[in-house]
This record gives sequence, structure tokens and C-alpha cells, in this order.
Amino acid sequence: MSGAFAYSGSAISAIDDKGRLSVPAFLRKNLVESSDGRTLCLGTHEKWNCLVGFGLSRKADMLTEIEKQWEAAIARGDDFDKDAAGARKFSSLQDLSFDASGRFILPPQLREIGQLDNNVLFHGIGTTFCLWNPQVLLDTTDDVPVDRRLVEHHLKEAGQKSGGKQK
Amino acid sequence: MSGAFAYSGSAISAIDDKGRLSVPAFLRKNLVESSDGRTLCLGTHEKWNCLVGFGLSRKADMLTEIEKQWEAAIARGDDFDKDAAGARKFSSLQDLSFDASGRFILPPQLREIGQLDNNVLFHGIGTTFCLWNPQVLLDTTDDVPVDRRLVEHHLKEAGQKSGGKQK
DNA sequence: TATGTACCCATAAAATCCCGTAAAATCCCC
DNA sequence: GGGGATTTTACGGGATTTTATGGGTACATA
Repeated sequence: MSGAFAYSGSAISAIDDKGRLSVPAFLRKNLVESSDGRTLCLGTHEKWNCLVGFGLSRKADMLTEIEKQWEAAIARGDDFDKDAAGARKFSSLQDLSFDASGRFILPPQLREIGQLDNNVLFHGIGTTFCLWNPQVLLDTTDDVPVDRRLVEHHLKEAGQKSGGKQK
Repeated sequence: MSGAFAYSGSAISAIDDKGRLSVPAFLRKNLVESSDGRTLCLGTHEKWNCLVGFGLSRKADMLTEIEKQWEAAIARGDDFDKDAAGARKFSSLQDLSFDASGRFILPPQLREIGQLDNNVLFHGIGTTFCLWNPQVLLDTTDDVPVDRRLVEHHLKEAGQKSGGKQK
């Protein structure tokens, strides 16, 4: 386990007309450390209706994890489909670089899958963080353990800023 | 584990009238590093209906992987046919070089086996990446763990660009 | 000479970088 | 601890660079 990166906290950020959005400040230091640069990995969440993000080093960890599973399997004489494991983990993952002011462009496919329109709620969940459309998060019937009051607060705040023009 | 080359992400690319297609930008840096030049290894996938690609250095890794499997088999007292394993992995592999603008010529036999017509979906699965005909990927009954929403998105995007002239 | 391949140039779209500004957070001195 | 000064942040907008792709041309080779 390389770094002790524990992502926590939450913030809302807006997508502008060019499809850019800025990484909330509270995540940047961790990302820069973990990626050794201003890089952010973003992909779809396996269960929830949101995106997941983390730094590059986590991606390397994922790779070695698969490698270990494979080695354990062949030692036992079992089969292990590395490609299937890799496809599940990596196919949606994009390495994105954000600029000095913290902004990156959200690839359209991720934006669509994450159902992100104007405002994006970032929130740390430990080894990774999630990107939600706040409304989708409130409406979800999945068991996502988040404090709804927090989401409502951010949503209200965002609504004031944009004068209710979103949606 | 040589490099931390973790191929991830996905993109679609078109084959032009001359049979050329360009390596998506997000794979190039990795390939150049891994191959020490603009080289790409391409072959057929052992199980899936697609092609696999990676940089030159991965070939050495594959060799040591076979070695490991052999050792594990010996330790268990099992048989392991190294030549068969090698044949499976290497016989379809071709080293291709892509030009400064990222394009290479897809050899007809690989194109045929991969069932690639106009649009090729590249997607990283960790140590390698796959090249699919997006429609074939959607239609496949094999257990290929990919986020279908991604494939559908790319397909839609490609359809718009070419005005539906493919197929 | 036909054919396939590597190069060269062109172009539109997309991504990246750079600069500016206003609001928010932080600092600092009394 | 209050209040202004400084720094950081979140964003808008333009300029530059990189991509993806079309099309031409020269060179080898069969």
C-alpha cells in the first residue's frame, strides 16, 4: 500500500460552457502527491450512478493487485482471467490532467454516464472520491451512505450562485 | 513488473480508405515509452473476438509470465507445454510502426480476424489494450466485462461523424 | 508498371495553455 | 478578536497546440 491517501470532504463545482470543471481545492494536494503531477484518474463507478476518481498511484496499485491474484491462482493451478479483471477495472478509466488552476475537461462519455449536467458534487470516500450529479444522488434508491443534509446544503448553495439556471 | 504501463480508457478511431488508422492519443505516450519508439505490437486475442495491442517491452513480460506458469506447474507436479503457450501468445503478433501523426496500417489478416470495418474501439485493460469492432463488442455473448454505456456512447459518436455511412 | 508503404501537407475540431477577474479564504498587525 | 491586506480559488474568454483524418507524392519491390 503505497500512500496513505484518504480522500474526505465534499464540495460542489460547476461545469462551464467548454466542458471544464475544477478539482475542488481540498482534493488537489492529495492528487498531486499521489500522481506525482497534476493528474487525475476518472472512471465510472461499478455499482453507483456516479464517477470515481483518484490519483495515478492507485491505478498502479490496482494493476499489482490483479497481478497478485493471478500469481496466487496459477500457484494453485487455477484459472484466472487477467483480461476480464483488467477490463472491468480499467476500460472506463481515463487519465486526465488538470491545469495549474485545477481545471480539466470532462470527457463527454464520462459526463453522459455520470449524468452530470451543471453542478458536480465531489466527495471523498476514503481511497477514492465520487463525482455525482447532486440531484441524482438525492434521488437514488441505491444504498449510498451519504448524509443527505450535506447534499442538500451544497445543492442550495449551487442554486443560488447560478440563479437557478441549471436543469 | 517492468514499467507501470497501465493502459486504460477508451476511444474510437476510424479506418480510412487506405487502411490507415491512428492510435488514440491517450495510448501513444505509453507505447512510445514501452517500445522506445513508435512501435506497436498487435495480435489476435486468445479468447475474445478482438485484437490486442501493447508496446514492445510487454513481449519480454509475456515471456517471463510463461516461465512463471511453467514453474508453478512443475511445483505442483503438473505438465506445462511452454511451446504451446508461446505459440498461443506470439504467433499472431506483429510489430507495427506508427508515424509521427500516430497512424499505422492495419494488416489485412488482423483486420479480417478482428472483424474491423470502419470504426475501431480501443480500450485499455491494464497491461494491454483491445481493438474491437464496437458492434461486435456489443453483440458478443462472451463475458467481456466492459461498461456497455461506454461502447454505446462511442458508437453513437462515430455514427454522427460519418453520417451513418459505415457498414 | 501496378501496388503497397512511408512521408508530406492541409484542415477542422478538440485540448491545452495563458491571462484576467471577482469572490472567498487566509494571514497579520494592532 | 476585528478589519483590512494578501493569497488562493473558481470561473470566463482568447490564443496556441495537438489530434484525427483526408489527400497527395515519391520510393521500393514484385
